Amino acid sequence: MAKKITGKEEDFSQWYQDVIREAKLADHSPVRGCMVIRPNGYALWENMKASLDKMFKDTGHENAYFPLFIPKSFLSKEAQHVEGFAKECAVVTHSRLKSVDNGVEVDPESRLDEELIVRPTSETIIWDSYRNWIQSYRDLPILINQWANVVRWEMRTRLFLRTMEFLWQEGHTAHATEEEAVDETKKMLEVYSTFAKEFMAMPVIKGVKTASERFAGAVDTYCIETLLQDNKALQAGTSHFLGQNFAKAFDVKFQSSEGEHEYVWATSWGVSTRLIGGLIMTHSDDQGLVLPPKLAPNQVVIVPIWKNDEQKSVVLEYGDQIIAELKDLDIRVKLDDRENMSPGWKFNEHEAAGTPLRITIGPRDLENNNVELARRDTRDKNIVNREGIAEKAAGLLETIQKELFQSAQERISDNTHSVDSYDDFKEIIENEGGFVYAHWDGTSETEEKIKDETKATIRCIPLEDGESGKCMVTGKPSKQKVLFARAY
RNA sequence: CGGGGAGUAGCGCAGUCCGGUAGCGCAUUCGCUUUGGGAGCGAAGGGUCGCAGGUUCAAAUCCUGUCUCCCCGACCA
Repeated sequence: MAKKITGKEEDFSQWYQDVIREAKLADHSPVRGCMVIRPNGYALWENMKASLDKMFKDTGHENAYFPLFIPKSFLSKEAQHVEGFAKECAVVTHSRLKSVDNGVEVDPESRLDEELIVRPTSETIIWDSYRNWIQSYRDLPILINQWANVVRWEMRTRLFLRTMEFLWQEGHTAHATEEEAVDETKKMLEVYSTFAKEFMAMPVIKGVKTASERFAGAVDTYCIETLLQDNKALQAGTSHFLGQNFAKAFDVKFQSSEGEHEYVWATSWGVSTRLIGGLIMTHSDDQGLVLPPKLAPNQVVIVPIWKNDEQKSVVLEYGDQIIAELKDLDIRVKLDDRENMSPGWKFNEHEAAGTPLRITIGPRDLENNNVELARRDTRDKNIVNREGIAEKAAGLLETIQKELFQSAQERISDNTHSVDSYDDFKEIIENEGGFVYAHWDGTSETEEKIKDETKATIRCIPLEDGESGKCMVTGKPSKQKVLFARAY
């Protein structure tokens, strides 16, 4: 496996792919830019889904499902929206194939009257439905989430971080008032931030995007940004306040309690399998994947060791007892009793897969009523008494979850800078990378100039208030420092 | 879409310059010995050399076209 510590970008990229391959998370697919998500990767996604889904339900949302195909005319109803997505759409033009000498070809006679777009996001098809669902203020709010796949024809892809097809959830809500929609936007940003920190152990910075980075069709785009181990930033989730843009484009009005006809206010918000890429790049090391216990498909793996059949049966029985105790505390545990595979092999394999905790049991441990406990994150190993093993494991899992966040937080703090001069800014971006706070005059021109000259973009305008000052480039007044970084 | 690299067994690769029987390591199957950090020995199976043309007595190798992947750019809710 490639080492990440060399710091060269090629090596980092190689390391990232090696982690994914050895943890058996995903493979490249035969289709350009797409990926095959393997069971290990999908189990991780399912855990993330389950946790997020609960948070959505707890905040009053329901799941629904809308079509994969969007009529071309729908996409063009909102001007900014179509402009933003037009360059990256998969388009369905025909409905069938026909046999020819060397296989099949597209039947030219099956050309569709109106092309269908494979959804890059579902605002348009959903707002077309909402028009029919909403008449009165009594129909509002509509708080819906959809788990789905979307397709964006990206020029350059990277497993999990940017793929042509990806899995995600997209929330689409409709409200009677602007205030309520803005509150919803901020509430869901908070949900994402909480999920990132508490479940993924991934520190994030909340902020709002500048006009140039805003979602196509949004009034405001809020986001969470994190910093990965190669010191590049990653947009981990977004929550958009859409104003009345989509309501006007799709003519969605409601009658208020005063009897007035008004356009509906909207939000949309989403996170995707990109989060898995962020998770990998936040915690993993040269041994492979490191998973936070709250999301790990297996939180504990038990590796039994035996020399003969007699030992095997007692060791496995010992293992079964421990499993029962762990399961009583709702710990996700697996006994790896595969034959003809050495314990050493299993140790390495489970480390590459990121299982947070390993319990090793062999004849030696049975004799002394012990087990060996090994942490994935620190790779510490300890012999502990078997009594109360489930409580010890549960305690360690909590510790691991907490310490993963702390060490990620420390790494990000160490790589976050604050500068006042453009020279310092360029120096840090070029040589160190990481997050850089700096004053900016609020204009797209300056933002563009900085991007051209340094490849750094404004990741967000942080929600926390900062002190005013002068733009590092133009010297014009700035309300607060904004967050810059080179990003994925 | 531009520049660079690559595509040969399930995975990782050598062979290509200089055309001449399709190779190596890991994995797989069988046998025996093993099992506390990626086990050892012996045997066996597995390939339209990305695809399509061309040159040649003969092509993984040379030529042309094409597809895909990786890296660097450009692009990127």
